[in-house]
Amino acid sequence: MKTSEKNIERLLLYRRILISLKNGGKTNIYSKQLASLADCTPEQVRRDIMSIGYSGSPVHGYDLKKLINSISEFLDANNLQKVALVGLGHLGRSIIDYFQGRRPKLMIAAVFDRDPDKIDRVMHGCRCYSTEKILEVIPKENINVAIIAVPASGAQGVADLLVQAGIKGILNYAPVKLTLPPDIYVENRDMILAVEKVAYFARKITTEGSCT
Amino acid sequence: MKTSEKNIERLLLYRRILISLKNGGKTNIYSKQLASLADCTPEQVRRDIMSIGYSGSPVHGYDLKKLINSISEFLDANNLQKVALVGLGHLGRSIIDYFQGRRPKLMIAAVFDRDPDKIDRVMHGCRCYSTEKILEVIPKENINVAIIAVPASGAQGVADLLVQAGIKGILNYAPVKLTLPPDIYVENRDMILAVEKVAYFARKITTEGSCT
DNA sequence: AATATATTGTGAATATATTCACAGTGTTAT
DNA sequence: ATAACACTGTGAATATATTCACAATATATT
Ligand SMILES: NC(=O)c1ccc[n+]([C@@H]2O[C@H](COP(=O)([O-])OP(=O)(O)OC[C@H]3O[C@@H](n4cnc5c(N)ncnc54)[C@H](O)[C@@H]3O)[C@@H](O)[C@H]2O)c1
Ligand SMILES: NC(=O)c1ccc[n+]([C@@H]2O[C@H](COP(=O)([O-])OP(=O)(O)OC[C@H]3O[C@@H](n4cnc5c(N)ncnc54)[C@H](O)[C@@H]3O)[C@@H](O)[C@H]2O)c1
Repeated sequence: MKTSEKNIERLLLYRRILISLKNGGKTNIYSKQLASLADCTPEQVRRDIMSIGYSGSPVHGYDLKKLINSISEFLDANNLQKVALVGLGHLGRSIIDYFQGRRPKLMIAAVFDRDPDKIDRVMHGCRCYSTEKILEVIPKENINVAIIAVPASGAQGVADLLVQAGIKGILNYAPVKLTLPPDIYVENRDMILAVEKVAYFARKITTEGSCT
Repeated sequence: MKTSEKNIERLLLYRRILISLKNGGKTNIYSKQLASLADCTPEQVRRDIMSIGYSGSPVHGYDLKKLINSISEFLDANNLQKVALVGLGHLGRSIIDYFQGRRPKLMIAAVFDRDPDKIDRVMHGCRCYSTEKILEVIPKENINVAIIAVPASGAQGVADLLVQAGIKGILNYAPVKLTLPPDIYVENRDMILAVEKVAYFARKITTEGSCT
């Protein structure tokens, strides 16, 4: 089966839910239960799990530990995958605080900012470099993913540099549409658009009734 | 036509692109150009625009000003729509900084935190209340949208309170799946899942070639 | 005035995603 | 043993989203 973007998103969510259930002492789960926790249908859960080649038992459902392992095998890199963060403002700091150490196979390995006050500071074990070092550090550290957390005005320039340095995936928090080569994967996390979207649906619910 | 979540997302993006083009002095645009800026197809652009009841001319394409107005009429509230923010940490502060004043019809009207040091402080014209005031302030101010920017451990409790206070749409930045009544619209912006997703596709590109 | 051109708007075709429906399976209760 | 049960895995049906393909339109050109 071809795994689409949505499949991947759901698998990532399942894994998070499953890990937390496992930590709570649970050992197995049924598609129906997982579906209810992940806000989707049992059929979707079963198909998604099928798509990664794992299968459960009609009697015990899915073994939590094995399923988590299968999902991880499918989604994660074999070795540690390194991530760069650009922009060490409020958002950047929050990202480091909450991301670092949470996922065993992912690590923020370098931080960049252009503010001289921030350069050479060390946070959560990673040093902040000048953005001028992007072309040097990223290939050296073998980083292929980057998070952009600089103001909108600087984002395109930063993105161009990152691509030039060999980055293949970008998580962009700046509220601009980046223009990049088609072989770069970009995920936009535009806060303003997100609030607008929620506001739209909240309004529909308020004035009309139910919704998505 | 029925407007789906994706239609709304694209319309919001078009509007942002169109506003910035208009500020640059442009007066009209063709579906092809907008599609290329929004990373979609011209047919999608035309259908989306059709769906809100606007139409362009086969010769001049779409009039920027009129199109922006039509989209806004479709997407925005008639009056100011008020938003609450819960959690005034790094992320919360960044959200206020970058959101407030950006959209004419949306405004963060109240901020809540449980840290006594933050309560009663005023930022960008909005006062920080104790979370205990949620049930009082939200109905009084007629707020129907909320942004959650507290740590994962507190998010579900905060969400329950918000729903009780009458909130209909939640933008959740905490990395937990919230369990809420089905008539509440929830948009999750989980940073960890987002990085994992980008890392997955970046890896696919790196090892295989092209991608989504 | 006729022709060529570029674009919109949209029905129809296609592709993708989701849901339905049920056979196959091991377990438990009788 | 056998029947009843609750679940998985999955082909088929359905629903949704996207793309194709082209008539209709207004202008520019000759
Ligand atoms: N999508 C979201 O969820 C979300 C939430 C909050 C903020 N944001 C966005 O994230 C961005 C950063 O927000 P913030 O609150 O951290 O801002 P901030 O002003 O606190 O920090 C920005 C940082 O980027 C650095 N910087 C600026 N230009 C740079 C450049 N060209 N190269 C390298 N570094 C540069 C600055 O020195 C500063 O350290 C903004 O665009 C904001 O809109 C997004
Ligand atoms: N999705 C994203 O893009 C993204 C990015 C960064 C951080 N985050 C998440 O956002 C959350 C906040 O991050 P941060 O860096 O601002 O954290 P922070 O520790 O700087 O701030 C958290 C704030 O919430 C307040 N708080 C804690 N519990 C509360 C409660 N029960 N009720 C009300 N207020 C409470 C604290 O007093 C503090 O002011 C975390 O869950 C983090 O994982 C998400």
